[in-house]
Amino acid sequence: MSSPTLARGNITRQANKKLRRQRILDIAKHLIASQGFEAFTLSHLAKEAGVSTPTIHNLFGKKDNIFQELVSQMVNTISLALSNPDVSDPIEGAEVFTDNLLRLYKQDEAFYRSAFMAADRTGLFDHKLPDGIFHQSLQIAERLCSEAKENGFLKGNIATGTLAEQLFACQRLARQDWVNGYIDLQRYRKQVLIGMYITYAADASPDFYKMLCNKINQLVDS
Amino acid sequence: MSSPTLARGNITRQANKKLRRQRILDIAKHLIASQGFEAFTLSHLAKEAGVSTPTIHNLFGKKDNIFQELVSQMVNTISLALSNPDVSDPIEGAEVFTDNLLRLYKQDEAFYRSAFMAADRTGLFDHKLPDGIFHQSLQIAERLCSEAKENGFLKGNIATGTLAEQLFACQRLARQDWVNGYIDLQRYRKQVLIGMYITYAADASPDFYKMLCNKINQLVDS
DNA sequence: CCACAGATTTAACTGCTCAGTAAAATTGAT
DNA sequence: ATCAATTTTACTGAGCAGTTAAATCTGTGG
Repeated sequence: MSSPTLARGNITRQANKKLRRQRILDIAKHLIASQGFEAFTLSHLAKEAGVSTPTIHNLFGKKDNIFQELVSQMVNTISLALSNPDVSDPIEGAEVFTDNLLRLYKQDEAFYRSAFMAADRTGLFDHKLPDGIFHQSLQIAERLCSEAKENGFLKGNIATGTLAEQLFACQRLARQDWVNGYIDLQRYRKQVLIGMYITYAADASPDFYKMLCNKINQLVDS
Repeated sequence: MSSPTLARGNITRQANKKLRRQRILDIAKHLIASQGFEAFTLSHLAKEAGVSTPTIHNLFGKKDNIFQELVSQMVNTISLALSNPDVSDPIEGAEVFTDNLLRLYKQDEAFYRSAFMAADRTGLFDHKLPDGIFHQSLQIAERLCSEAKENGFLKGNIATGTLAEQLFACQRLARQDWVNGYIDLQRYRKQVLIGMYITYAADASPDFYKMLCNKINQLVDS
Protein backbone atom coordinates (compact mmCIF):
# COMPACT_ATOMS: atom_id res chain seq x y z
CA MET A 1 0.00 0.00 0.00
CA SER A 2 1.19 3.53 -0.77
CA SER A 3 1.76 6.18 1.85
CA PRO A 4 -1.00 8.84 1.60
CA THR A 5 1.42 11.72 1.15
CA LEU A 6 3.36 9.92 -1.56
CA ALA A 7 1.02 10.42 -4.51
CA ARG A 8 2.95 10.90 -7.69
CA GLY A 9 4.05 14.49 -7.96
CA ASN A 10 2.90 15.58 -4.56
CA ILE A 11 6.13 16.88 -3.11
CA THR A 12 6.62 19.36 -5.93
CA ARG A 13 2.92 20.16 -6.01
CA GLN A 14 2.86 21.11 -2.33
CA ALA A 15 5.84 23.40 -2.83
CA ASN A 16 4.16 25.12 -5.76
CA LYS A 17 0.99 25.46 -3.77
CA LYS A 18 2.89 27.37 -1.11
CA LEU A 19 4.21 29.74 -3.73
CA ARG A 20 0.75 30.32 -5.15
CA ARG A 21 -0.63 30.91 -1.66
CA GLN A 22 2.02 33.49 -0.93
CA ARG A 23 1.52 35.24 -4.26
CA ILE A 24 -2.20 35.60 -3.58
CA LEU A 25 -1.57 36.59 0.06
CA ASP A 26 0.67 39.40 -1.22
CA ILE A 27 -2.12 40.62 -3.46
CA ALA A 28 -4.54 40.44 -0.51
CA LYS A 29 -2.19 42.67 1.51
CA HIS A 30 -2.16 45.33 -1.16
CA LEU A 31 -5.90 45.17 -1.63
CA ILE A 32 -6.62 45.58 2.09
CA ALA A 33 -4.02 48.31 2.52
CA SER A 34 -5.21 50.31 -0.48
CA GLN A 35 -8.98 49.75 -0.50
CA GLY A 36 -9.55 49.24 3.22
CA PHE A 37 -10.54 46.23 5.25
CA GLU A 38 -14.30 46.37 4.70
CA ALA A 39 -13.95 46.63 0.92
CA PHE A 40 -11.84 43.48 0.76
CA THR A 41 -13.81 40.59 -0.81
CA LEU A 42 -12.85 37.20 -2.11
CA SER A 43 -14.12 38.02 -5.59
CA HIS A 44 -11.95 41.14 -5.74
CA LEU A 45 -9.01 39.09 -4.60
CA ALA A 46 -9.74 36.39 -7.18
CA LYS A 47 -10.09 38.90 -10.01
CA GLU A 48 -6.92 40.74 -9.00
CA ALA A 49 -5.01 37.45 -8.79
CA GLY A 50 -6.36 36.28 -12.14
CA VAL A 51 -8.04 33.18 -10.73
CA SER A 52 -11.58 32.16 -9.84
CA THR A 53 -13.10 32.27 -6.38
CA PRO A 54 -13.03 28.49 -5.83
CA THR A 55 -9.28 28.64 -6.29
CA ILE A 56 -9.09 31.03 -3.35
CA HIS A 57 -11.16 28.60 -1.31
CA ASN A 58 -8.97 25.73 -2.38
CA LEU A 59 -5.85 27.55 -1.23
CA PHE A 60 -7.12 29.11 2.00
CA GLY A 61 -10.45 27.61 3.01
CA LYS A 62 -12.56 30.21 4.80
CA LYS A 63 -12.07 33.92 4.34
CA ASP A 64 -11.03 34.30 7.98
CA ASN A 65 -8.08 32.00 7.41
CA ILE A 66 -6.56 34.64 5.15
CA PHE A 67 -6.69 37.17 7.98
CA GLN A 68 -5.37 34.67 10.48
CA GLU A 69 -2.46 33.90 8.20
CA LEU A 70 -1.70 37.59 7.70
CA VAL A 71 -1.80 38.30 11.41
CA SER A 72 0.15 35.21 12.30
CA GLN A 73 2.92 36.09 9.84
CA MET A 74 2.99 39.61 11.23
CA VAL A 75 3.16 38.55 14.87
CA ASN A 76 6.06 36.25 14.04
CA THR A 77 8.15 38.88 12.29
CA ILE A 78 7.42 41.56 14.87
CA SER A 79 8.13 39.23 17.75
CA LEU A 80 11.46 38.42 16.17
CA ALA A 81 12.30 42.08 15.59
CA LEU A 82 11.51 42.95 19.22
CA SER A 83 13.61 40.21 20.77
CA ASN A 84 16.83 42.20 20.66
CA PRO A 85 19.51 42.61 23.30
CA ASP A 86 18.60 45.30 25.80
CA VAL A 87 20.21 48.69 25.81
CA SER A 88 21.34 50.42 28.96
CA ASP A 89 20.85 53.91 27.55
CA PRO A 90 17.14 54.75 27.63
CA ILE A 91 17.23 57.16 24.68
CA GLU A 92 19.07 54.67 22.55
CA GLY A 93 16.71 51.98 23.82
CA ALA A 94 13.65 53.91 22.72
CA GLU A 95 15.20 54.63 19.34
CA VAL A 96 16.27 51.04 18.79
CA PHE A 97 12.85 49.77 19.78
CA THR A 98 11.09 52.25 17.49
CA ASP A 99 13.47 51.83 14.58
CA ASN A 100 13.29 48.05 14.77
CA LEU A 101 9.56 48.29 14.22
CA LEU A 102 9.95 51.06 11.67
CA ARG A 103 12.41 49.06 9.57
CA LEU A 104 9.92 46.20 9.49
CA TYR A 105 6.99 48.42 8.54
CA LYS A 106 9.03 50.10 5.80
CA GLN A 107 9.95 46.76 4.27
CA ASP A 108 6.31 46.00 3.49
CA GLU A 109 3.94 48.78 4.49
CA ALA A 110 0.95 47.16 2.78
CA PHE A 111 1.47 43.96 4.71
CA TYR A 112 1.72 45.46 8.16
CA ARG A 113 -1.06 47.96 7.68
CA SER A 114 -3.43 45.31 6.41
CA ALA A 115 -2.47 42.82 9.09
CA PHE A 116 -3.03 45.35 11.87
CA MET A 117 -6.35 46.29 10.30
CA ALA A 118 -7.40 42.66 10.09
CA ALA A 119 -6.34 41.97 13.67
CA ASP A 120 -8.18 45.02 14.98
CA ARG A 121 -11.39 44.35 13.07
CA THR A 122 -11.58 40.63 13.76
CA GLY A 123 -10.48 40.97 17.39
CA LEU A 124 -7.53 38.72 16.67
CA PHE A 125 -5.45 40.29 19.35
CA ASP A 126 -7.50 41.10 22.36
CA HIS A 127 -5.93 43.48 24.82
CA LYS A 128 -6.50 41.24 27.77
CA LEU A 129 -4.59 38.24 26.50
CA PRO A 130 -1.15 38.04 28.11
CA ASP A 131 0.06 36.64 24.82
CA GLY A 132 1.67 38.11 21.78
CA ILE A 133 3.33 41.30 20.75
CA PHE A 134 1.43 43.68 22.99
CA HIS A 135 2.56 41.97 26.12
CA GLN A 136 6.04 41.73 24.65
CA SER A 137 6.12 45.45 23.84
CA LEU A 138 4.90 46.35 27.29
CA GLN A 139 7.55 44.15 28.85
CA ILE A 140 10.27 45.86 26.83
CA ALA A 141 8.93 49.23 27.94
CA GLU A 142 9.05 48.07 31.54
CA ARG A 143 12.60 46.82 31.18
CA LEU A 144 13.63 50.11 29.61
CA CYS A 145 12.18 51.97 32.58
CA SER A 146 13.52 49.78 35.32
CA GLU A 147 17.02 49.72 33.84
CA ALA A 148 16.86 53.48 33.35
CA LYS A 149 15.99 53.82 37.01
CA GLU A 150 18.78 51.51 38.13
CA ASN A 151 21.27 53.49 36.07
CA GLY A 152 20.20 56.77 37.61
CA PHE A 153 18.41 58.20 34.60
CA LEU A 154 15.06 58.22 36.37
CA LYS A 155 14.33 59.68 39.78
CA GLY A 156 11.62 57.20 40.70
CA ASN A 157 8.94 59.76 41.49
CA ILE A 158 6.59 57.94 39.13
CA ALA A 159 6.20 54.16 39.24
CA THR A 160 8.07 52.44 36.42
CA GLY A 161 4.95 50.46 35.54
CA THR A 162 3.05 53.69 34.98
CA LEU A 163 5.80 55.14 32.83
CA ALA A 164 6.05 51.92 30.86
CA GLU A 165 2.35 51.95 30.07
CA GLN A 166 2.64 55.52 28.88
CA LEU A 167 5.63 54.67 26.67
CA PHE A 168 3.62 51.83 25.21
CA ALA A 169 0.61 54.10 24.68
CA CYS A 170 2.69 56.57 22.64
CA GLN A 171 3.70 53.79 20.31
CA ARG A 172 0.18 52.43 20.08
CA LEU A 173 -1.57 55.65 19.13
CA ALA A 174 0.97 56.53 16.47
CA ARG A 175 0.67 53.04 15.04
CA GLN A 176 -3.09 53.35 14.83
CA ASP A 177 -2.80 56.72 13.11
CA TRP A 178 -0.47 55.19 10.58
CA VAL A 179 -2.62 52.10 10.02
CA ASN A 180 -5.68 54.31 9.50
CA GLY A 181 -3.76 56.33 6.93
CA TYR A 182 -3.71 59.59 8.90
CA ILE A 183 0.09 59.83 9.02
CA ASP A 184 3.05 58.34 7.16
CA LEU A 185 5.95 56.39 8.65
CA GLN A 186 8.18 59.43 8.92
CA ARG A 187 5.63 61.20 11.08
CA TYR A 188 5.03 57.93 12.96
CA ARG A 189 8.65 57.88 14.10
CA LYS A 190 8.54 61.53 15.13
CA GLN A 191 5.28 61.10 17.05
CA VAL A 192 6.41 57.96 18.89
CA LEU A 193 9.77 59.35 19.94
CA ILE A 194 8.48 62.73 21.05
CA GLY A 195 5.86 60.95 23.13
CA MET A 196 8.39 58.58 24.67
CA TYR A 197 10.85 61.36 25.47
CA ILE A 198 8.17 63.49 27.07
CA THR A 199 7.24 60.47 29.18
CA TYR A 200 10.83 59.91 30.24
CA ALA A 201 11.21 63.62 30.97
CA ALA A 202 8.42 63.43 33.55
CA ASP A 203 10.71 61.41 35.80
CA ALA A 204 14.18 62.22 34.47
CA SER A 205 17.14 63.17 36.62
CA PRO A 206 18.68 66.59 35.72
CA ASP A 207 21.36 65.49 33.24
CA PHE A 208 19.07 63.05 31.48
CA TYR A 209 16.36 65.71 31.41
CA LYS A 210 18.57 68.13 29.47
CA MET A 211 19.38 65.46 26.92
CA LEU A 212 15.70 64.66 26.50
CA CYS A 213 14.75 68.31 25.97
CA ASN A 214 17.41 68.60 23.30
CA LYS A 215 16.15 65.45 21.62
CA ILE A 216 12.55 66.64 21.73
CA ASN A 217 13.29 70.05 20.27
CA GLN A 218 15.47 68.46 17.64
CA LEU A 219 12.61 66.17 16.61
CA VAL A 220 10.01 68.94 16.64
CA ASP A 221 12.14 71.10 14.33
CA SER A 222 12.90 68.23 11.94
CA MET B 1 -53.47 78.29 -4.76
CA SER B 2 -52.35 76.69 -1.47
CA SER B 3 -48.90 77.04 0.03
CA PRO B 4 -47.02 73.69 -0.29
CA THR B 5 -46.22 73.37 3.43
CA LEU B 6 -49.75 74.08 4.48
CA ALA B 7 -51.41 70.75 3.78
CA ARG B 8 -54.06 69.94 6.33
CA GLY B 9 -52.45 68.40 9.37
CA ASN B 10 -48.86 68.99 8.36
CA ILE B 11 -47.62 71.03 11.29
CA THR B 12 -48.57 68.34 13.80
CA ARG B 13 -47.38 65.59 11.48
CA GLN B 14 -43.92 67.12 11.13
CA ALA B 15 -43.63 67.33 14.89
CA ASN B 16 -44.65 63.69 15.29
CA LYS B 17 -42.21 62.71 12.59
CA LYS B 18 -39.39 64.28 14.56
CA LEU B 19 -40.38 62.23 17.61
CA ARG B 20 -40.49 59.02 15.60
CA ARG B 21 -37.10 59.81 14.05
CA GLN B 22 -35.56 60.36 17.45
CA ARG B 23 -37.08 57.17 18.88
CA ILE B 24 -35.60 55.14 16.03
CA LEU B 25 -32.29 56.99 16.24
CA ASP B 26 -32.09 56.02 19.92
CA ILE B 27 -32.62 52.38 19.00
CA ALA B 28 -29.92 52.71 16.33
CA LYS B 29 -27.48 53.97 18.98
CA HIS B 30 -28.07 50.98 21.21
CA LEU B 31 -27.82 48.55 18.33
CA ILE B 32 -24.50 49.96 17.10
CA ALA B 33 -23.06 50.20 20.59
CA SER B 34 -24.08 46.67 21.56
CA GLN B 35 -23.68 44.70 18.33
CA GLY B 36 -20.92 46.72 16.71
CA PHE B 37 -20.84 49.00 13.72
CA GLU B 38 -20.47 46.36 11.00
CA ALA B 39 -23.42 44.31 12.32
CA PHE B 40 -25.75 47.27 12.14
CA THR B 41 -28.27 46.85 9.30
CA LEU B 42 -31.47 48.64 8.37
CA SER B 43 -33.52 45.46 8.68
CA HIS B 44 -32.23 44.89 12.25
CA LEU B 45 -33.07 48.47 13.04
CA ALA B 46 -36.54 48.13 11.51
CA LYS B 47 -37.26 44.89 13.37
CA GLU B 48 -36.04 46.32 16.67
CA ALA B 49 -38.12 49.45 16.17
CA GLY B 50 -41.20 47.44 15.22
CA VAL B 51 -41.53 48.99 11.78
CA SER B 52 -40.73 47.96 8.23
CA THR B 53 -37.61 48.92 6.30
CA PRO B 54 -39.35 51.42 4.01
CA THR B 55 -40.38 53.33 7.11
CA ILE B 56 -36.71 53.73 7.96
CA HIS B 57 -36.10 55.01 4.47
CA ASN B 58 -39.02 57.36 4.73
CA LEU B 59 -37.66 58.85 7.94
CA PHE B 60 -33.95 58.98 7.12
CA GLY B 61 -33.37 58.39 3.42
CA LYS B 62 -30.02 56.67 2.86
CA LYS B 63 -28.36 54.58 5.53
CA ASP B 64 -25.45 57.02 5.70
CA ASN B 65 -27.80 59.78 6.77
CA ILE B 66 -28.37 57.92 10.03
CA PHE B 67 -24.65 57.98 10.74
CA GLN B 68 -24.36 61.60 9.72
CA GLU B 69 -27.18 62.51 12.05
CA LEU B 70 -25.62 60.58 14.94
CA VAL B 71 -22.24 62.21 14.40
CA SER B 72 -23.72 65.63 13.88
CA GLN B 73 -25.70 65.40 17.15
CA MET B 74 -22.57 64.22 18.94
CA VAL B 75 -20.37 66.98 17.58
CA ASN B 76 -22.92 69.54 18.70
CA THR B 77 -23.19 68.29 22.27
CA ILE B 78 -19.44 67.81 22.63
CA SER B 79 -18.71 71.19 21.14
CA LEU B 80 -21.08 72.71 23.64
CA ALA B 81 -19.57 70.81 26.57
CA LEU B 82 -16.07 71.95 25.61
CA SER B 83 -16.86 75.64 25.28
CA ASN B 84 -16.47 76.38 28.96
CA PRO B 85 -14.67 79.26 30.64
CA ASP B 86 -10.98 78.63 30.89
CA VAL B 87 -9.28 77.67 34.12
CA SER B 88 -6.01 79.16 35.20
CA ASP B 89 -4.94 76.10 37.19
CA PRO B 90 -3.65 73.47 34.75
CA ILE B 91 -4.55 70.50 36.94
CA GLU B 92 -8.05 71.76 37.43
CA GLY B 93 -8.19 72.58 33.73
CA ALA B 94 -7.29 69.06 32.75
CA GLU B 95 -9.81 67.63 35.17
CA VAL B 96 -12.57 69.96 34.07
CA PHE B 97 -11.87 69.22 30.44
CA THR B 98 -11.84 65.47 31.04
CA ASP B 99 -14.84 65.43 33.34
CA ASN B 100 -16.89 67.57 30.97
CA LEU B 101 -16.43 64.92 28.33
CA LEU B 102 -16.88 62.12 30.85
CA ARG B 103 -20.18 63.50 32.12
CA LEU B 104 -21.43 63.60 28.56
CA TYR B 105 -20.30 60.06 27.77
CA LYS B 106 -21.84 58.74 30.97
CA GLN B 107 -25.19 60.29 30.13
CA ASP B 108 -25.52 58.13 27.05
CA GLU B 109 -22.65 55.72 26.58
CA ALA B 110 -24.38 53.89 23.74
CA PHE B 111 -24.83 57.09 21.81
CA TYR B 112 -21.28 58.38 22.05
CA ARG B 113 -19.64 55.04 21.45
CA SER B 114 -21.74 54.38 18.37
CA ALA B 115 -21.30 57.90 17.03
CA PHE B 116 -17.51 57.73 17.40
CA MET B 117 -17.55 54.31 15.75
CA ALA B 118 -19.64 55.61 12.87
CA ALA B 119 -17.44 58.68 12.45
CA ASP B 120 -14.26 56.62 12.47
CA ARG B 121 -15.52 54.00 10.05
CA THR B 122 -17.08 56.36 7.58
CA GLY B 123 -14.26 58.89 7.77
CA LEU B 124 -16.72 61.52 8.92
CA PHE B 125 -14.13 63.41 10.82
CA ASP B 126 -10.90 63.44 8.96
CA HIS B 127 -7.84 64.50 10.92
CA LYS B 128 -6.76 67.07 8.40
CA LEU B 129 -9.91 69.17 8.49
CA PRO B 130 -9.43 72.27 10.66
CA ASP B 131 -13.07 71.90 11.60
CA GLY B 132 -14.91 70.26 14.43
CA ILE B 133 -14.21 68.85 17.82
CA PHE B 134 -10.66 67.67 17.18
CA HIS B 135 -9.47 71.10 16.34
CA GLN B 136 -11.44 72.46 19.27
CA SER B 137 -9.90 69.96 21.69
CA LEU B 138 -6.43 70.72 20.43
CA GLN B 139 -7.06 74.44 20.85
CA ILE B 140 -8.15 73.92 24.42
CA ALA B 141 -5.03 71.87 25.09
CA GLU B 142 -2.94 74.68 23.64
CA ARG B 143 -4.66 77.29 25.77
CA LEU B 144 -4.15 75.14 28.86
CA CYS B 145 -0.44 74.94 28.09
CA SER B 146 0.15 78.55 27.21
CA GLU B 147 -1.74 79.79 30.26
CA ALA B 148 0.13 77.33 32.44
CA LYS B 149 3.36 78.72 31.07
CA GLU B 150 2.33 82.31 31.64
CA ASN B 151 1.40 81.49 35.21
CA GLY B 152 4.76 79.90 35.88
CA PHE B 153 3.60 76.30 36.07
CA LEU B 154 5.64 75.32 33.03
CA LYS B 155 9.31 76.03 32.50
CA GLY B 156 9.10 76.38 28.74
CA ASN B 157 11.78 73.78 27.94
CA ILE B 158 9.33 72.07 25.62
CA ALA B 159 7.25 74.01 23.09
CA THR B 160 3.65 74.47 24.24
CA GLY B 161 2.40 73.22 20.87
CA THR B 162 4.26 69.96 21.39
CA LEU B 163 2.90 69.52 24.89
CA ALA B 164 -0.60 70.34 23.69
CA GLU B 165 -0.46 67.68 21.00
CA GLN B 166 0.66 65.17 23.59
CA LEU B 167 -2.16 66.15 25.97
CA PHE B 168 -4.59 65.68 23.12
CA ALA B 169 -3.05 62.32 22.21
CA CYS B 170 -3.61 61.00 25.74
CA GLN B 171 -7.26 61.83 25.48
CA ARG B 172 -7.56 60.35 22.02
CA LEU B 173 -6.04 56.95 22.75
CA ALA B 174 -8.11 56.44 25.87
CA ARG B 175 -11.22 57.41 23.97
CA GLN B 176 -10.46 54.88 21.25
CA ASP B 177 -9.87 52.16 23.83
CA TRP B 178 -13.22 52.97 25.39
CA VAL B 179 -15.06 53.09 22.05
CA ASN B 180 -13.55 49.74 21.09
CA GLY B 181 -14.75 48.25 24.35
CA TYR B 182 -11.30 47.58 25.81
CA ILE B 183 -11.81 49.78 28.87
CA ASP B 184 -14.72 51.31 30.76
CA LEU B 185 -15.28 54.98 31.55
CA GLN B 186 -13.71 54.75 34.97
CA ARG B 187 -10.50 53.49 33.48
CA TYR B 188 -10.83 56.06 30.70
CA ARG B 189 -10.67 58.88 33.20
CA LYS B 190 -7.70 57.38 34.95
CA GLN B 191 -5.82 56.78 31.74
CA VAL B 192 -6.44 60.26 30.34
CA LEU B 193 -5.47 62.08 33.51
CA ILE B 194 -2.34 60.06 34.19
CA GLY B 195 -1.26 60.71 30.61
CA MET B 196 -1.96 64.41 30.85
CA TYR B 197 -0.18 64.79 34.19
CA ILE B 198 2.86 62.91 32.93
CA THR B 199 2.91 65.27 29.96
CA TYR B 200 2.69 68.34 32.18
CA ALA B 201 5.38 66.88 34.44
CA ALA B 202 7.83 66.83 31.57
CA ASP B 203 7.94 70.62 31.62
CA ALA B 204 6.72 71.45 35.12
CA SER B 205 8.35 73.93 37.46
CA PRO B 206 9.39 72.39 40.84
CA ASP B 207 6.27 73.17 42.89
CA PHE B 208 3.88 72.17 40.15
CA TYR B 209 5.95 69.04 39.56
CA LYS B 210 5.45 67.87 43.13
CA MET B 211 1.71 68.37 42.87
CA LEU B 212 1.63 66.40 39.63
CA CYS B 213 3.56 63.48 41.13
CA ASN B 214 1.12 63.36 44.00
CA LYS B 215 -1.82 63.42 41.62
CA ILE B 216 -0.31 60.67 39.47
CA ASN B 217 0.43 58.36 42.37
CA GLN B 218 -3.01 59.03 43.77
CA LEU B 219 -4.60 58.02 40.48
CA VAL B 220 -2.43 54.94 40.04
CA ASP B 221 -3.36 53.68 43.49
CA SER B 222 -7.08 54.37 43.01
C1' DC C 1 8.59 11.39 -24.56
C1' DC C 2 4.28 9.86 -23.15
C1' DA C 3 0.39 8.14 -20.57
C1' DC C 4 -2.07 8.96 -16.64
C1' DA C 5 -3.70 9.63 -11.82
C1' DG C 6 -4.62 12.91 -8.92
C1' DA C 7 -4.05 17.73 -7.88
C1' DT C 8 -6.00 21.95 -9.36
C1' DT C 9 -8.93 25.17 -11.59
C1' DT C 10 -13.11 26.49 -13.43
C1' DA C 11 -18.12 27.60 -14.95
C1' DA C 12 -22.19 27.59 -13.00
C1' DC C 13 -24.50 27.57 -9.13
C1' DT C 14 -26.74 28.00 -4.17
C1' DG C 15 -28.49 30.46 -0.51
C1' DC C 16 -28.13 34.33 1.96
C1' DT C 17 -28.28 39.36 3.26
C1' DC C 18 -28.06 43.79 2.01
C1' DA C 19 -29.90 48.72 0.66
C1' DG C 20 -33.27 50.58 -1.57
C1' DT C 21 -38.10 51.00 -4.37
C1' DA C 22 -43.14 50.98 -6.17
C1' DA C 23 -47.62 50.86 -5.38
C1' DA C 24 -51.37 49.61 -2.57
C1' DA C 25 -53.33 49.93 2.13
C1' DT C 26 -53.76 52.42 6.29
C1' DT C 27 -53.64 56.19 9.42
C1' DG C 28 -54.70 60.58 11.44
C1' DA C 29 -55.32 65.75 11.78
C1' DT C 30 -58.59 68.86 10.56
C1' DA D 1 -65.57 62.88 5.80
C1' DT D 2 -61.54 63.93 3.54
C1' DC D 3 -57.08 63.61 1.69
C1' DA D 4 -52.25 63.91 2.25
C1' DA D 5 -48.90 61.81 5.08
C1' DT D 6 -47.36 57.54 6.33
C1' DT D 7 -46.64 52.66 6.56
C1' DT D 8 -46.67 48.28 4.62
C1' DT D 9 -46.44 44.17 1.49
C1' DA D 10 -43.94 42.55 -1.96
C1' DC D 11 -40.47 43.32 -4.69
C1' DT D 12 -35.59 44.67 -7.19
C1' DG D 13 -30.98 44.00 -8.16
C1' DA D 14 -26.64 43.61 -6.43
C1' DG D 15 -22.95 41.51 -3.79
C1' DC D 16 -21.43 38.33 -0.59
C1' DA D 17 -19.12 33.59 0.99
C1' DG D 18 -19.00 29.31 -0.12
C1' DT D 19 -20.15 24.55 -3.03
C1' DT D 20 -20.41 21.08 -6.79
C1' DA D 21 -19.11 18.54 -10.61
C1' DA D 22 -16.92 18.69 -14.80
C1' DA D 23 -12.80 20.24 -17.35
C1' DT D 24 -7.91 21.06 -17.32
C1' DC D 25 -3.40 20.94 -16.00
C1' DT D 26 0.98 18.86 -14.12
C1' DG D 27 4.78 16.13 -12.35
C1' DT D 28 6.53 11.77 -12.78
C1' DG D 29 7.31 6.65 -13.47
C1' DG D 30 7.84 3.94 -17.21
